[in-house]
Formats: sequence, structure tokens, C-alpha cells
Amino acid sequence: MTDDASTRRRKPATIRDVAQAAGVSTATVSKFINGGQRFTREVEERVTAAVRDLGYSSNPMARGMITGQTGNVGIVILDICNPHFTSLVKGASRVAARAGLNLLFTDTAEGHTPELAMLQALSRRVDGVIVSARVSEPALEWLQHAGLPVVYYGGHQPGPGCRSVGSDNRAAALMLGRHLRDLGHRRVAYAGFSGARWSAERWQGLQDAFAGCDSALRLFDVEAAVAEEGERIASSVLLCAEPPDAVVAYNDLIALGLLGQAQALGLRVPEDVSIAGFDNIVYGRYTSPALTTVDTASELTGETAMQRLIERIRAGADTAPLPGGHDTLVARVIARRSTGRRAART
Amino acid sequence: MTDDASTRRRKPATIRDVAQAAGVSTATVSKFINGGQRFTREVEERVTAAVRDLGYSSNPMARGMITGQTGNVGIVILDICNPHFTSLVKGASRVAARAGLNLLFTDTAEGHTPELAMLQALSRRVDGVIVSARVSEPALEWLQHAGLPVVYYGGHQPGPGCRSVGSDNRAAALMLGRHLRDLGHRRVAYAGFSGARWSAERWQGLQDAFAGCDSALRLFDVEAAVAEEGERIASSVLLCAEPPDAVVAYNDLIALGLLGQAQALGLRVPEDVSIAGFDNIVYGRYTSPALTTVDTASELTGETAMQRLIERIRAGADTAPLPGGHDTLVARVIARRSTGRRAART
DNA sequence: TTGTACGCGTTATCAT
DNA sequence: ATGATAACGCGTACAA
Repeated sequence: MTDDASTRRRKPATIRDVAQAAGVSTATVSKFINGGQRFTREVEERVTAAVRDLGYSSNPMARGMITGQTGNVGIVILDICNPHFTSLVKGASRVAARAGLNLLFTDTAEGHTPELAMLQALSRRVDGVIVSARVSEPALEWLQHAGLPVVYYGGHQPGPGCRSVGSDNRAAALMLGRHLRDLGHRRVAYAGFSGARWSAERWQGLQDAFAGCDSALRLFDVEAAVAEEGERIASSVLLCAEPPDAVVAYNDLIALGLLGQAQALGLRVPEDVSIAGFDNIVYGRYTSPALTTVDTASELTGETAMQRLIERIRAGADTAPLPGGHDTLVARVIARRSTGRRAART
Repeated sequence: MTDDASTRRRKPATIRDVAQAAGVSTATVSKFINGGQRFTREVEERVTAAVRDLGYSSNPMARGMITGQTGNVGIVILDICNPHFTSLVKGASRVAARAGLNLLFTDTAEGHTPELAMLQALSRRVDGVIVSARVSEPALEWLQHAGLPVVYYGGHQPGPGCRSVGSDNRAAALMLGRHLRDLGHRRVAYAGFSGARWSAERWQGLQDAFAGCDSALRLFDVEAAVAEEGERIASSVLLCAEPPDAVVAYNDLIALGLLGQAQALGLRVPEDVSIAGFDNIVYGRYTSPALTTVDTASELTGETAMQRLIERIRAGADTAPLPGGHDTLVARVIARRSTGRRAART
């Protein structure tokens, strides 16, 4: 038993150890590891054996110093507990893993650090980053200036050469609006979240849907895109002087809170009021009634964003200054039982 | 306009650039950056100015080569989409951020790579890792052997000197069982997930609760801890020859599926059957009836695990071979409307 | 085909 | 208090 089972960290074998064990030079080992060259049968076997015996794998940091690549990609999320973002991370994680890249995850809601400093720190540890959180103007500028490969989630266009991924929120809201309109709704409340960039777009889409028909749309605002906020504003939305016959929430979490509270207040859904949200989070299926929503392809969004990011990283080696662009993912209304037909007005 | 706004990545300033600009040596700059020494008013100002002007920050890889530290910590999760794990990550992320560490996230469900290889690759890029996924025996051994600081989620004890965090599942299930027993339930089904280590512990706890009373407990098994699986086995659990008057699921996701499907099958919850789960995921509040569950302090678990990990990392420098141990977090039954009183048996 | 030697950016050691 | 310099582990021209 020469092997002491202590918890002390033992130092991994270096390329020199392998070279020595195999009786070749470090250069030979390096070329062997990184492929791209053929060797004598003899040498090949000895190196293979040495690598195996010593359990060698190259030191990512030392390698990174030479190549300028970290082998990591970053993803900056506002709040991982929002299932929409969770799925986004899931999709991104899958593609990254497949490409042999590690995922550096940052939840901005947890950072006491100012976001600019956070991004600067992150930028040295990754080859590129997906930004899905709202970032300040200076941070955006710095990111642009630093030349780090970035893919934005959402229709951000902070200049040409920028890459972004997301669905057309105005069109999505238009679809949902038409669904409600076709069901006979005319008095619609929108529980928006002005802290998010797209809330306004969704509000626009809703207005588009009801344009030219005798309707009353009203805008409310929550302070965070969470279920608790949906609960908080429920009574002010539902029990006002001229209550709506349908409520659209900025996202499913808010809708969940509204739905629960509506029922607690004695309203029947959808008989008294229809409720709908955005994102098609899986838990919308398990409320009763199940929640009508708009699927925004969360997981596919993450996958696509990561693919685009990897493209940009790979291209970074070349001289081509890769053009920007936007991937628009198709949204889709998922009609469930929380929205129902309204009788024709008297 | 000397500043070309192209997307090309520009090289960050090095410590040598700063040294030259400030008219001092690199050693001085290094000491200045890392603090811990006093300088001449003169030097201090010049270095500060140079750092600011050049926007210098040290290269983590180069620094890591010397210090042997990466500044990253890893977290290995089975499935980020399970809200329990999402919260775990959230908690861990918070503590890591506060400690200035970056979080390297790995979802094993997405890895085509065998977990051992995945862990080996990860181990070179982090200073320590939280393992929350079930890992194979060889992977466990390798981890132990490598001497990388590790904190396990759950009552893993792969030897002394190991650190782990988790709640007492048997005790937690005992509590839930007593709750059901006190409500008058005697025929209880457990929808376990034998793929998870604790499922057996929870089953044990349930049996403990009903020991010595005339009861019938029955064990079912799902193939994944997801809502769809709860739906899948619902009919076989609920519509069998001698149906249960209460069903306990391995976790809330399975319970959600069971609850939805039970209602779809025409059963009233809790009048016809009580349903309960584990983890206290937030969406259990928004079903109707709301889901009775056992809170396992998901977020606190993540925080605690990360704190323990950081302790181990910091101690790694010293010679003390830090003792192992287990943090037991207190679980708590959250009784909601999905469990109800049963009439005394005839 | 294989080996030598240099440089990547930093910290630590030792001398001043 | 400050400076010179040797590592750290690796990739890669260049020489052989």
C-alpha cells in the first residue's frame, strides 16, 4: 500500500512527466495529444501507454495561456428560478457540453457586485458569453468595446455586428390577443413588468390585436416577474370598478399568482375571467384550470444562442468580422382551460 | 477616432504594461494588486493611475498557474429543471458570488460524456466541486483519490474525511407519514423513484410512521423523478383493486403529475385520495388543491454546501487534513389542502 | 519524424 | 520599500 488515502490534493502529471516516461520530448507528446501528426508505431505506443499510466490530461490554464482560449463559455441570467430561464440554461448547457465547453453560470440577482465589474471579471474566464439579463448601458458599451463574443437573448440591437436570439414578442402577443378576441373578450387587462424589455412589446401586440374593435385595454405593472407579484396586484386588477373579462400577464409566473388569487377571491376561471401568460412553463399544465400561454421555445432558445455563440468563438480565430443578426424563434399559443368563450354582449 | 469599433478582440493590458507605464517593476505592481504591503505615496499613485488608464485586471489563468487556484467552483446537478435543484444552485450561486468565486455548472442529464471523464475534465478547472448527482462507484473512488475538495449533497458517506449536506429523509418521511396517519389514512401508496438514493430512506420513514397500526403500505416505482412519470403511473396506483386513500410521491414533481391525473380520472382530492410529495417546490402552492409537501430547505442546502466547500478549499492550503462530517438540515411538513381527514373506518 | 528553446502573464523568492 | 528573476505547464516556430 504505497497509496496513502489522505485527502491531500496530489499534483497531476505534467507533459514533461509523460515525455520522460515515454522517452520522448515534450513537443512530441504535445503534438500527439493535439493530434494532427503521425508518428512511428513505436513512439505512438510508448506515449499512449505513458498517458494512460500517469492519467495525464493537459492543464487547461497552461494551455489557455498559449492558445488564448479558456474552454469556458459564460451565461448571465437574471433569475435561474424562473422556469423560462431554467430551460434556457438547460438548452445552452446541452450544446456547450456537446462542444466540449464548460458553462460558467452567473445569476445577476445574486450578485452584490455591479454588473459591469461582474462582466469584466467574467470576460477573462470565458471565450464568449450569452447575456440574458438586462444590462446597463455602460456595461453594454464595454462589452461591445472589449470585443468578447456575445449573444444576446432578446431583440437587443446595440449596434451592427451583434448577434441575438429570441422570439417576436409583439407578434406573439398579437396571437394571444386574437385568441382572446375570438373568444369574445373585449375588456382586457395586461399585467406587465416594465422592468423587462419585452413587456412593452407584448403590450403593443395586445393593442394590435384589439385595434379597430370596440374594446377597453388597461395596463398594470408589477415590480418583479414572480408569482407573488401576481398575487399582490390580483385584487386591484380583478376587483376594480370596471373589471376585465380577461387578464394577460407578462409571464406565466405572474399569471399563476393571478390565477390562484382570482380563485381565492371567489372568481371562476374562465367563466368570470380568463387568464393567460407567456413562456409555457411546465407548471402551467398542473393548475386547474390549466393555464393558457404562449410558448416561447425556451429550451430551443438556449440551444440556438449557444450555437451562435460557438460559431462566433470559432470564427474569432479568423480575420472575418462575422456579421451580426437575429434568430427569430416562432412562438405558439397554447390554449388551455384558463381562457374560455364569453357570451355575446348585450 | 483612433478607436476602431470592430468586433475583433483586443488584448488586455498585462502587468508589464502597467509596470512600464508606472515606471516600476512588475513585482511592485503584483504586490500592489494583491495588497498586503505599503508603498510610497509616489509609487502608489503612479500604479493606481496606470491600472486605471489601462483598465488592467490580472489574467486569471496566468495567476492560476502560480497559485494553483482557478477561482472557480463546480456544481454537478442531475437535472436543473427540477425546481429543487434549481433552488440548490441558486443558493450555491449566491454564496459563491459573495466569495468572489465563479460557478461552473454541469447538468449530467445533458452530458453524453461518461461522468468519470466529465469529472476529470472538470477537476482541472475548479478548486472544488459540489456533487448533487448520483455518481458511479469508480467516479466516486477517483474523486476521493484525486483529493479535490468535494461536498456531496445527501447522506453519502464514501469514507471518512468526506463532507456532505442534506436533510434526514427517513425522519422527514416519518413526519409526513404521521401527518397522514393522524388524518386517519391507513392505505398508503408510495410512488418512489428507485433511481435516487433517498427514495428508499423515505420509504423506510413512511413504514416507520405506520408501524404498529393496522395499515397497508404499497410501493410503486417510477423511472424518472418528473411529472410525466407521475401521470403515467397514476391509474395503476389509483385504480387498482384495493386503492389507497393516500399517495406519497418521492418528490413534488411526481406528486404534481399524480394530482393532475387523479382529478382527470374523476377522483376528488383530498376527499377520495390524499396526495403529498417532497421538496416544497413553489408550484405546489398553485395547484388546486395546493400540494401538501415536506420542505427540504433546497436553497439553504445549496448555501450550506457551498460554505462547506469554501471552507475546505481555504483549508487546502494548510496541512490540516480537515475532518469530514455531515450537515443535517431540518425538514418540515407543509400541510396544505391536498391531504385531508379520513372518516373513521367501519 | 523528433527535439530544443522560447514565450505566454503571473507570483514568490531573494537580494538590494 | 522596491527590483531582478526563477518558476508554473504548455504550444509552437525552428532546427536537426
